[in-house]
Amino acid sequence: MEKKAQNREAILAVAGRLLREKGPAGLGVAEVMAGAGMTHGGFYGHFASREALAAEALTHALKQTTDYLSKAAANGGLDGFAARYLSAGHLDEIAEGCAIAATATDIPRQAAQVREAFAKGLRDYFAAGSPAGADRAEALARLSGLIGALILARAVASEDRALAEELLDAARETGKI
Amino acid sequence: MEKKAQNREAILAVAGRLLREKGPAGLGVAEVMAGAGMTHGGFYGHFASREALAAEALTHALKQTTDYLSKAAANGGLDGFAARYLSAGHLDEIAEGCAIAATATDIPRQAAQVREAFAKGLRDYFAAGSPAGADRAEALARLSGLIGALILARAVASEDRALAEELLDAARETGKI
DNA sequence: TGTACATCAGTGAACGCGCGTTCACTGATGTAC
DNA sequence: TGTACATCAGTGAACGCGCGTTCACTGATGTAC
Repeated sequence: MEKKAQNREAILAVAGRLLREKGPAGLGVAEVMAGAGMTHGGFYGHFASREALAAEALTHALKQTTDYLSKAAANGGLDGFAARYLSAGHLDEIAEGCAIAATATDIPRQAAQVREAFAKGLRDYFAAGSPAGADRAEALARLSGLIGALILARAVASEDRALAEELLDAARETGKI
Repeated sequence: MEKKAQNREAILAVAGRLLREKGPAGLGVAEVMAGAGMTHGGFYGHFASREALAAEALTHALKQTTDYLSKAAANGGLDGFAARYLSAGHLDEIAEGCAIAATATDIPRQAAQVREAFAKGLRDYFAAGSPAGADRAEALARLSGLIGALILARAVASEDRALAEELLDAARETGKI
C-alpha cells in the first residue's frame, strides 16, 4: 500500500511550503490537506496532531535548507552561498527558501516538539556551514548576519523595496571584507 | 476625562509586551484588556479593531527600541550597544526587549497597516543606528548581524542554551574585528 | 446648595466564524477458498 | 476463474472551543437651573 506513503509525502511537501508562508501557527490542517488534494478528515491517519505535523514539516524544510547550504559551501564556500542567499529571488520566494529565515521569531512561541525540531535543524545547519578547519565563530556570525539581513529585508519588502535591497546589498558588501 | 487616555496608555503598554511575547497574530483583544484591568467589551471605545491595536502597539514598541539604540549610539557607539544587545538578559526578556527581533519573521504575514508601521519603525531605527558621517552600509550590516544572532539564539535558547550563547559570543567577537 | 438630567467609559452577554479533532461510513484493494 | 469477505485510506458531517466584534445596559461624572 504505497499510496498512503505517497500521500504522506504530499502532505509534508505542502506543509513545508505553508509553514514558511504562514508560520508554524498558521499551518492549518484543512488547508494542508486541501493542498495535497484530500479532505481534512483523513489527516489523523497520517499525523497524531497539527503540532506533530508542524514539527515534522519543520524538520523536513530545515533539511532542505541545510542540504542546500552544504552543497554551496562545498563548492564556492560561504561567498557563493551568500550571493544567492541575498538575491532578489530568495527575498521574494519565502515558500521555497530558507526555513530558518521564514520561521525564526515564531519558534520560542511553539510547543516543545517544534522547538526541538528547530534546535536540531539549526545545529545541523551550522555544522554544514562551518566545515572542519574553518573558524566556527566566524561562520556562525556570518550566517547570523545573512539570516538577519534577509529577515529584515523581507519584513519591509512590500512597503519599502529600496530599503529591502539596501539591506541585502549591505550584507553582501560587508561580508566580502 | 483624562481617565480614558490613561486607560488607552495602559492598553498600549500591555499590548506592547504581549506583542513581543506572542507575536502580532497572538495579540488577543480579551487578553490585552484583562492585562490592563478591564473587560474586553470596552476595547472598541479605544481602537477600531484588533489590527489597529497591533499596528499602534508595534509603532509604540519600535519607538522604545529606537530610543534605546539612539541613546546607546550617542554614548559608546555601536560597540557598547552590541554588548548589551547580545547579553543574556536581552536573550531572556523578549517582552521588554527589541521589538524587531521579537516580531520580524511575522511581519510579511500581517495586514498592510502593521507592515507599514514596521517599515517606518525600521527606517527610524537605522537612522538612529547610523549617525551622519558613519558608513551606513556597514551599520546596516552590523545591526542585521546583531538582530539575526539574537533571533537565532532565542529560537534555540530553551532547547540548547549552549548554542544560544555561542551565537551571541560569535556575534560579539566578530563585531569587534 | 441641591436636584434633575445628559454624557460617556466600561460591563458582560451574545453572535458568528474558523479551526482542531472525532467518528460513522464509503468504496476500493487484496486475500481466501 | 470467480465469489465472499476483511482491511483500511479517505470522506464529510458534527463537536467543542476560542476569538473578534456588537450591543443593550450600568453607573459614575459633570453640567444646568
